[in-house]
Amino acid sequence: MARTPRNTLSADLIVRTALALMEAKGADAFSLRGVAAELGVGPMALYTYFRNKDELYDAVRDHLMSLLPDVPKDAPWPDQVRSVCRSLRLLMLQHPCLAQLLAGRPLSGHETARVAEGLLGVLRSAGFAPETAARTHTTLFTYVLGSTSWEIQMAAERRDPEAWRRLRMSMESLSARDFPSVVELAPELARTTGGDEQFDYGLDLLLAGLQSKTEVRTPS
Amino acid sequence: MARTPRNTLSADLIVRTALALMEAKGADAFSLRGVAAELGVGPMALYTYFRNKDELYDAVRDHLMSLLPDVPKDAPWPDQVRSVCRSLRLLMLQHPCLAQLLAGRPLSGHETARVAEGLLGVLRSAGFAPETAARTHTTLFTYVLGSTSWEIQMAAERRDPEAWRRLRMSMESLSARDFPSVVELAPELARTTGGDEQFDYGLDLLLAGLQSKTEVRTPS
DNA sequence: ACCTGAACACCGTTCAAGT
DNA sequence: ACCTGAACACCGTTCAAGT
Repeated sequence: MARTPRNTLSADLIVRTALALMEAKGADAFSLRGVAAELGVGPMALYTYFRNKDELYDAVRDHLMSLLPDVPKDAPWPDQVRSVCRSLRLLMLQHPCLAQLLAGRPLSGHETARVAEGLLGVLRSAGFAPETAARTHTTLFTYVLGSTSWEIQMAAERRDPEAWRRLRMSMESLSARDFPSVVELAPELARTTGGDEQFDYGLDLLLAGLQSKTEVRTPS
Repeated sequence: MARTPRNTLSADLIVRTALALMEAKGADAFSLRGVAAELGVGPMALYTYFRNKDELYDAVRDHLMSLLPDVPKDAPWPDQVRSVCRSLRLLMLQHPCLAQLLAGRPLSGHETARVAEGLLGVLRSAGFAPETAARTHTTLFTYVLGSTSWEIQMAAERRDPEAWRRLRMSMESLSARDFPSVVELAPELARTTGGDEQFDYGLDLLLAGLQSKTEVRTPS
């Protein structure tokens, strides 16, 4: 067996390989041993660059977050907020594993702070007080996280025929007596499991609430 | 070795044991073998009641959702909506594993449909059109899911001294040049990582947005 | 039907060792 | 420093078997 030459590995190469595996087989299927095998090295080779699996997770998340575009300048603040939220959602849809990476572990790493920086900057420029800006940022961020994670989960379910069949069966077995509204609105509900429209609906509710707040304080 | 007598197990007993283990050691640490060991049986004994680990997950989730209280009658609809959302959040806080159970796998099981039924019933009674009711329900549900999951995650981080130290270090190492708003608003941001106030702030934004929507259509 | 035990193909991680 | 190989203590699940 030819010994692997030195310095064939690097933190960046490992992160990119891990990301490729996660996108191919899902964040759950991903394993250190799988990444090592893909790179043609022993499992322990990775421990030179990452102390454990969680550190690799963090590095992958940080790498993905670096792909986020900057906040557009010279636009009304509600449009800027919409842009940041949509960018994050788009990135999560393009890299479904990001949802699990963000949900499973906390914010750490500089790239993750860029979302906060973008949103907070916009909100401060719009004249919101520090406390309001912070609360609004967290509200928006958790809304994007929750709604997009849900959308990704439902999309994954739809692709798995067995799981999809069980979900349909479960819905159809609900009695109209115990669940009148769910049964009556089943077609409408099915249309809300994802898509730009559903996302923008909730985002617009939040922005409308925010604007009604500002109008009270500074009546035109 | 005394052979385990028959019918010592039941689906309900297994679910309760699994739930106890998840709450004690976290949803990740939970394993089929661990549940079996706790019950004093071999790992294969569980397969009589559940086809695989995911089915047990679903059963635990459904069991937890059955603990949700009913929607209060005879209250203004915004209060009813608030009540449903707060009940779900409270249940998630009392049973942190529920966040992962809801995020990791889809809605299935009758008990899970109760949230939807409660919210949809309230919204329909308030006079919302079918499509609006469905979209609003999903928006509210995903907001509760996202914000409470985030809150739970941050609370777990705070309990782990090592992780908490790294998070503080990561925040403090942010340069005021690249992340001016994050650095400036750090104390305010820290206060938004959870708590009733933060949750109600976002919920009120959504409700305010919703009411501004209805006022346009039916001006008083 | 209900539970057992051995076995398979995996994990993350530690430890001691090579270069 | 960078990578290896063996080993430990786990997984979920299949299969054949007992009662």
